[in-house]
Amino acid sequence: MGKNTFEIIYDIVCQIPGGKAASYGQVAELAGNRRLARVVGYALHAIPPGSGIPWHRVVKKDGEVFGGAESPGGRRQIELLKGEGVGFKDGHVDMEKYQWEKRRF
DNA sequence: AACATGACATAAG
DNA sequence: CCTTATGCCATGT
Repeated sequence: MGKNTFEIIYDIVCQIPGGKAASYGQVAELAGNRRLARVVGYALHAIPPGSGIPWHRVVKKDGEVFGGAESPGGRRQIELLKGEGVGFKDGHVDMEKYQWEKRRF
């Protein structure tokens, strides 16, 4: 079965381990095209509730959460991430320490 | 089919 | 710090 772009994106997002965060661009690059960052955002937006996809582990390159730290969605995302042990700095994910780095064995 | 929009990234000014 | 412009894909109108 040929996977469409969304399927590939979801597959990658599901590989992000708890306690880590990946950027949209990073997911896009793993999906095969770094310019898919915007599509990644759209894909996450299209995720149906209760799908089990860890959408909260995807943030902007500089660690900013969906809608900003002060938005309702952003606060919820921050709460989820903090619950997994992700560290924050000035309302942003501390990407220096918590950005996901996919390992190749 | 055409056009606009969107949970982004990058380059340029 | 800001705004524009371009690239990519799926959706809505």
